[in-house]
Amino acid sequence: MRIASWNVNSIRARQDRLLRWLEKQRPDALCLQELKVEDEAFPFDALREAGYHAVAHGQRTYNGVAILARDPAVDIVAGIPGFDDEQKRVLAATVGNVRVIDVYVPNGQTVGSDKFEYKLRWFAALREYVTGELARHPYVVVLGDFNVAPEDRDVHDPKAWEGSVHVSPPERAALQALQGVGLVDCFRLFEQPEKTFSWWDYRMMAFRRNAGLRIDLILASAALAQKCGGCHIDKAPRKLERPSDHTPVVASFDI
DNA sequence: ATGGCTACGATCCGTAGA
Repeated sequence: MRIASWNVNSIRARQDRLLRWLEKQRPDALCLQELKVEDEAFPFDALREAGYHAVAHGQRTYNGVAILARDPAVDIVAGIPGFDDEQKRVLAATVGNVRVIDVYVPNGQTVGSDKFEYKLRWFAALREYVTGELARHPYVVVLGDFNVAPEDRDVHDPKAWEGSVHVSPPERAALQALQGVGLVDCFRLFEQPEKTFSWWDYRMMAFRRNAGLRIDLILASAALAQKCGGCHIDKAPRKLERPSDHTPVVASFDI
């Protein structure tokens, strides 16, 4: 089973790119973030024609997440149960025998801002939620745009980024705490090329300079991580016209 | 130089992303 994540930065702006990528890669499941569209305008029909059932949890202008799967996903839960949040950032569903939790972690804007505090509160709520899900399901994957680069090797210029949002100690501690409940970063189970990133700023020719961050992650429960046969970042879509600033991450599991 | 792109919803600029 192959499971992927992609922050598409508007599904309306990226619909053709998305359909082409699905046609070429044919993952069993794909988690999307930053749909920026209400569910009424989500392209369910076009995706169905492409062979994917979709579950969406969308919102106008900002946020929005969806899970696409070749076989219909079941037991759908939107948001973090018990955590009051107007922003649509989390969607869970079971695909085959895997509990899939699609997340779009808050950006945080600047260290110490209200949005930063919200990001940390949000991480704590996600950790509680995931703890419960791990107790219920042996195969759990938490994947999406985490808006945190786990280590300095996930940052093109750690000196320039030191202390900034996405790399600051409190954010990395929050991500560590989440992983501490029993999640493994699939990407780091394997040898990877140096300076592999998943996001590049649109400005300053950042992609051409490979001035990026690895902030899109696929985190698997211990039992699922044992079945992971590979994980890679697919840079191809970032090279095309009018790309998302993020590019897909794909993991394969021998299940 | 805190800029630089991109998408969106509201216009012809402001907000947000990362």
